[in-house]
Amino acid sequence: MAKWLFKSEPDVFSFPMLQAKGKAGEEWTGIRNYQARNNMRKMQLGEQGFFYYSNIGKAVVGVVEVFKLIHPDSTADVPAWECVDLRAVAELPKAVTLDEIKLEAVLKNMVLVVNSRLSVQPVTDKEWSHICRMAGYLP
DNA sequence: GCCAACGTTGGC
DNA sequence: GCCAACGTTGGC
Repeated sequence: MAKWLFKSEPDVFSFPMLQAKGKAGEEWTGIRNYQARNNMRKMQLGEQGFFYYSNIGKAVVGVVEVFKLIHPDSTADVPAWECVDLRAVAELPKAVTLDEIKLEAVLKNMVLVVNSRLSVQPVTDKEWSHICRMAGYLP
């Protein structure tokens, strides 16, 4: 199964806000970038991703899971925009900051580092397990 | 708050 | 189809 990373500004939508939604989860609305949308189109049920705080925080803070496949974004004014639904799986025992990620040779090619503007991005298995280890997260 | 990087728009 | 102008994102 593929792994992903979702960015959010914590003052707009934080990880605790997603946790508060519980099993009902939340639509990942507002994505207005084709690359990001195309990544969401590839997602399968049950696939997991990191929840990343951009701008404020700049750290991976949680793990989420896709539980509804791509569908029209209810907040979009044109049909081109679609989204998946996510629910919280777990908060990371320790947040992993962008600074820490940049110090790791294994992670130097992460999309997060190389293309900082893409808001929904793939994460390799290697990157995933490395960050989980840094976070003290052992599923 | 600034600005680099990237994406989109629209005139030609 | 090119590219200049503009808008947005996000790290610093």
